[in-house]
Amino acid sequence: MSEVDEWLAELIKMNDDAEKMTHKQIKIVQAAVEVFSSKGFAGSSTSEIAQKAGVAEGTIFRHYKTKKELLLSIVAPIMTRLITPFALKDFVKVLEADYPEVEDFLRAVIHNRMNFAQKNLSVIKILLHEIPFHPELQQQFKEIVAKQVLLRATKIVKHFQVQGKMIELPTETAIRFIASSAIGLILIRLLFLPEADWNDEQEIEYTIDFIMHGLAPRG
Amino acid sequence: MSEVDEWLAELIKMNDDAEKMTHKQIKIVQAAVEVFSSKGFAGSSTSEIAQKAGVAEGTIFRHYKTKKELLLSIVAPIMTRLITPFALKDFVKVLEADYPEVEDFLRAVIHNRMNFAQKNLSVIKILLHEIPFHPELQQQFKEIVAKQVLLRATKIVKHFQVQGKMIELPTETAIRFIASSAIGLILIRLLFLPEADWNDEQEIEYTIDFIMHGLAPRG
Amino acid sequence: MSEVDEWLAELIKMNDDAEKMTHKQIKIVQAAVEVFSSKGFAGSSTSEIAQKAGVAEGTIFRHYKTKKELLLSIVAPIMTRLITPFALKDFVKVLEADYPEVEDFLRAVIHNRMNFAQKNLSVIKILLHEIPFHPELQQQFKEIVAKQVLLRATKIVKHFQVQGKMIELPTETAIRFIASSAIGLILIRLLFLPEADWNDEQEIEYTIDFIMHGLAPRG
Amino acid sequence: MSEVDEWLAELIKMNDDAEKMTHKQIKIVQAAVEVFSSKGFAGSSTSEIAQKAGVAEGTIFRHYKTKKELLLSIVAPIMTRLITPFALKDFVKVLEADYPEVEDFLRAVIHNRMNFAQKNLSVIKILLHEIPFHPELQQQFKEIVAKQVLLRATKIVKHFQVQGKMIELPTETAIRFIASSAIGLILIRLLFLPEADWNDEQEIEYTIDFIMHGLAPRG
DNA sequence: TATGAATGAGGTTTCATTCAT
DNA sequence: CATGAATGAAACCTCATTCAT
Repeated sequence: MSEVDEWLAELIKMNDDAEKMTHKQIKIVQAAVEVFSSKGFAGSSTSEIAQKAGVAEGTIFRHYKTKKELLLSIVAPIMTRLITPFALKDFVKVLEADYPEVEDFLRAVIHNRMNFAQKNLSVIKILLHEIPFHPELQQQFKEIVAKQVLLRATKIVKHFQVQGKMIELPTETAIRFIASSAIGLILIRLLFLPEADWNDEQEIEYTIDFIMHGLAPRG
Repeated sequence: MSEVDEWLAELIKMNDDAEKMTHKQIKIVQAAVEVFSSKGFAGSSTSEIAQKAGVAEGTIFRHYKTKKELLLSIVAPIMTRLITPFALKDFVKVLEADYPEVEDFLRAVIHNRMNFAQKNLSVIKILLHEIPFHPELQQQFKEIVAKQVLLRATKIVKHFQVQGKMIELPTETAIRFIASSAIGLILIRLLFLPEADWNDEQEIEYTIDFIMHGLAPRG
Repeated sequence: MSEVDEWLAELIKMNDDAEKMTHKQIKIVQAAVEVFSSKGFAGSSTSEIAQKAGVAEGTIFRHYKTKKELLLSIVAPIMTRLITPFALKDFVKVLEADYPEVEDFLRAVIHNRMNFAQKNLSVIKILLHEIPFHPELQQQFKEIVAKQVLLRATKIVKHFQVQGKMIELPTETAIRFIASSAIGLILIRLLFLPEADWNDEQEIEYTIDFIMHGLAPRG
Repeated sequence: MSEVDEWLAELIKMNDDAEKMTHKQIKIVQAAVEVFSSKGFAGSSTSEIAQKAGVAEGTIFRHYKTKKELLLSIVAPIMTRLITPFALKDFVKVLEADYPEVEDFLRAVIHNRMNFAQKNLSVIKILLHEIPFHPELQQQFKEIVAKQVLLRATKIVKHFQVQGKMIELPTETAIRFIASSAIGLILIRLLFLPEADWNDEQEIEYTIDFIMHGLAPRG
């Protein structure tokens, strides 16, 4: 598969700081992602995961107290990285006029997130499905979105509005338009029609153009 | 709950044509929707459904051979109605110039679908969650979208493009923009932030305006 | 099927004396025999019987208090007729020298029982399978065999032994030989190899000949 | 019980080659045979088996995927041993004139099979009852009987016929007589009248004598 | 650390039987 | 007499989790 297990490398690195992940543990996590993402968490059995990982069922529970802990150990870390860092550096750049134009900023963000989604597709699928059923995840999600994303996005939108480069809409509405268009592109591209042959660059440019005109100051 | 069980009335009417649904059967379907939509299909137990329906567990299986058949009996009918009829009458009206302007058409569609989604929220939730795990549903979904939606939407988009009222984008791309914006609105409004106090009319107008300018012929 | 439902005619006649069997009741009994004989009593469900009989499930229980009563109502009557009457008239004939030779008697009995078995095959199958699990049936079986069959058979065997036409073996042993040979023929013919093309007359003669020489007074 | 669990020893030995049977697994098989043979397969419940085995019900399904697999694991192996080996060594001996007389051969076979049946009584009961309901078993049975038994028996019968020691009957018919007489003895002795006090040696001799005279060349 | 047999609670499904219509 | 919806006990089976090795 072309999907690079970026999330796995990340996971290993993180745990590495604490205690090394054993070879078997890595196999378990890989198998779990495979099974969870194709059958859903509730529809998966630890025995199938164990089998696919080439590991005894007991071994799973040596590393994770419960099946749910296994899920969270996979899904929680990705959440931060899914939403947050879309602008760790970029964010600053915008305000510091490294991105003088809205579209340069959009281009950077969309490229970055599309890339990220591609590399973490199966874990993201799991996340999307499980969020509604796990209050912990919802909680975490809301906090991150609120504190990290909305806060920053608001600043950026207002920044451009003040410069007269964006229409004077309620900020949340403007963010909604940008997000729908960008996320819409990514979901259709990666989830719904991954088979179609896409000209990614082209579609991204169209999307940016659509957003730009949609949000251009009326005149 | 403020959600009106439109889907239930519809279900009863449909089955009525064949054989009357018993009172208990209706209770079962209601309970199933409640439980499925809050715990997911795989996470729900027939015993909980039975209990909530005030029915013996065996009764469920008199009416539905399997738990999955119960799911499909609920979810399959809504799918057609979710996607298809967004333009049964409207569609004709557009081409017959009852909607002389794009925005009139958009307004009608968005209102209609928002309304529909509101009245069928829990069943739609179930549908969204289960589609990835049930090939039958995927199949049905794809067929309906391809044959009913894309076909019609394409005609409409081209219709407006020919009239010079819409930018010359690839049709799929144009449809993607409209769909993302409209569906984005509906999902955020009903699923993600149902608590917030919304001025629906206002947001719909913003959204139409956004789409209109995003797709306006470039001058 | 070539199997004539002799047992059914008999059943109807018997019940007729008491209360008429309704049309539906007859269908139930027919269906029950079909299902019981192909899946065994415990492996059959009243719902399958009802369906095959074209009758509501409740109807079965209107006529038979329990599933087991349905079984017994079918199987008990046949038992008497399976074992007993092999010599009601013939028996007398033997002793009254209507059958001057052993072999004439054997020929009559084997023909008669083979015929009977053929006409009641499926009910006999049921009987054979269920006897071990139903003490009532065992009881009935033992009584009939002891009182009707052994008693008479003993008399006949001794009759021929006294005449010097049969070897002086313990009577039970002699009866065992006759029974094994005759029953062996019938079972193989009807149960194990019903497909093979048999020359029944020929095989019966062989069998009689085998018994006759096996039991001939040693000289 | 006086019945020695020869079949169990055999089962354990067989499975041992692959993977050791656990203590609990042995208890399960023992309990299953007990329950199956007294209530029939369909009439037995896994919960009763578990209870009698002193094991959790789930444990049964760790070792056998289904109740039926448990049945087959018990019954299939005995079938081969029930029918086949009645003449593995004896067969050769006959043709090599170690058994110069028919009766010596018969004596050996009957003794051997009676012994075998006695040691495997309950499993044989199960086998007899379940064969009609399980096509796999029928299939296996027919193959073994056809390839192993009939083939050899035919050779032996012809061998003696050529020597002028046996009447010129169709081979199948001759085999049928021998089989009915021998199997008749064994079934009555062990299944129908196990309580009676038998002089086994005596009855076997009678039986051999009966067969010998029944099949003696007519003269 | 890793195993996999064992558990028992709970899941889905079947089924004989009852009862209102 | 006949129906078939409803029942609830019990059937078969699954599964997360524990624990002795």
